[in-house]
Amino acid sequence: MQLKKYPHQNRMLVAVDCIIFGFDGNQLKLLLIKRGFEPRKGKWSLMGGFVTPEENLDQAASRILKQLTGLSDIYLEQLLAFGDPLRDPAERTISVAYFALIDISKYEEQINHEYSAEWFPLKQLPSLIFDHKEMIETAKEKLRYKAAFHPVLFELLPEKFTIPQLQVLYEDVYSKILDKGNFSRKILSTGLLVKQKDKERAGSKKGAYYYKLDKRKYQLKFNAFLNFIPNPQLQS
Amino acid sequence: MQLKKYPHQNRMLVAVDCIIFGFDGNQLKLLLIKRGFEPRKGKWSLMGGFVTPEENLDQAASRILKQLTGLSDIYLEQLLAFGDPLRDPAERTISVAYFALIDISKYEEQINHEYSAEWFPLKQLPSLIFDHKEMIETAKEKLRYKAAFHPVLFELLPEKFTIPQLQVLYEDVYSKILDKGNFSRKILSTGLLVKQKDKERAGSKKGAYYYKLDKRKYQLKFNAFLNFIPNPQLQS
DNA sequence: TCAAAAGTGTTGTCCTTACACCCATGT
DNA sequence: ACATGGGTGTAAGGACAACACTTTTGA
Repeated sequence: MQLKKYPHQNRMLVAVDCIIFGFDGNQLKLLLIKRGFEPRKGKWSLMGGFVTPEENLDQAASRILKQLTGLSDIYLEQLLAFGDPLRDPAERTISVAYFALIDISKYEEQINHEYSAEWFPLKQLPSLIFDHKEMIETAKEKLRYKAAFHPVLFELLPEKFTIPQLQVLYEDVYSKILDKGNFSRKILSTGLLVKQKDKERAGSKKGAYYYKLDKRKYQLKFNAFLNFIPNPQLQS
Repeated sequence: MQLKKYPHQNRMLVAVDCIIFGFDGNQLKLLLIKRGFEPRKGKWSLMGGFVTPEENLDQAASRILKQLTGLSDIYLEQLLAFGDPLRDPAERTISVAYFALIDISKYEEQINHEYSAEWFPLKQLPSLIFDHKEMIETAKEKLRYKAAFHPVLFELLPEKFTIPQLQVLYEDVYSKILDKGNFSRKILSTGLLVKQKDKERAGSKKGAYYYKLDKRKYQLKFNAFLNFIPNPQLQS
């Protein structure tokens, strides 16, 4: 037992919960698991776990993601700490929520699906334990906010993708039809994409060229303001 | 002692630290205090305290602000949770950082200055305990980010203010000279301000009209995108 | 040859910047 | 009267939304 230098203070559990977004080519989805322990065992839940004494919060989030999906090197960003005294009915627990963006096809490649996880369309989520619904709402807002100015959504796509595929993603995130001409010009004008020699053939007769991210420029411009969405009317 | 439902997990201290911004008419400042207890007693520190069993995180931040400044109804927003295992050398402590914007003149009105707090210009901060310097850097970035699109900076001004005063504030926040004509038009075009009958006389011979915030429109448009800064080049 | 989706061209509108200019007033 | 900062006018340039048009190719 560690020596307590602040003897009159209360100690609490600290957890991390991950809101994991994926995109299947048509719509945004969330990865949820059936909770493996009491309370609320068997109910749907975000992926989460307690922070251990040796790790910081980012490390806890990566570890949990790795344990439950098999994936590492995932886009992860701290969302918000949730600390209602009664959020976990069993015991006072602070949860630091993270949101993660993953390439859904990489996840499918993993054989490691022992954790009865399942993808749910964002618009058809099951009921969830604790305040996980609220966390998801906050994450959706933050994703919309961030993606309106920064090229985060590429994290959801495979290495090679077409501009029409990207457009479908943006249209789903913002529930808004975009003009294909203007969209394509805007995306290309960022200089972030490198055109490939080959085309994708399934989606149309003409076929659409594949593109890859220019990794260097992506790093460089990640925090610049790129204005992907015309007149964004976001919640917060 | 509460019954422990998750018997094998570690409990930690959870604190809240507040980054309190103020504006004295010329420059942005931060309110810091001399820490009142060990470890690091007597060193400069952000205002902080431990989260109690009954309160949530927002409530903890408000309570601490009230205790140490005497002020309530302050703009407060959660910034980020900091959780390095060694950030407090005495014992593992997660700290949830908040940033606060206050009208510095309201603070000066308070007689309640028993806590040896002091305003420091942002560019001349003393050395600080733990990871407080990092918290402040993160808060500065977030303030710049937020204020480029949302009218938060009004929280730093008194009820009545002039447009040139507001411009000095924006110029200090972004370390950037703005065109007075364009600035004034842009601010007025938001419809957020109500012109007063009287003028401020100290700053110039002509005098500048006072304005007040239209509270209703301010609430309404707080989350809209208003583009206060031309070509924002922000860090993140 | 036709349909369907990819991709390019074009135009008018609005926004913004830069900067010149006018205004009010204390000294 | 003149210097000083407040405030308005304006013209050039750029960005962008809307939408017409061309291209490619499978059926």
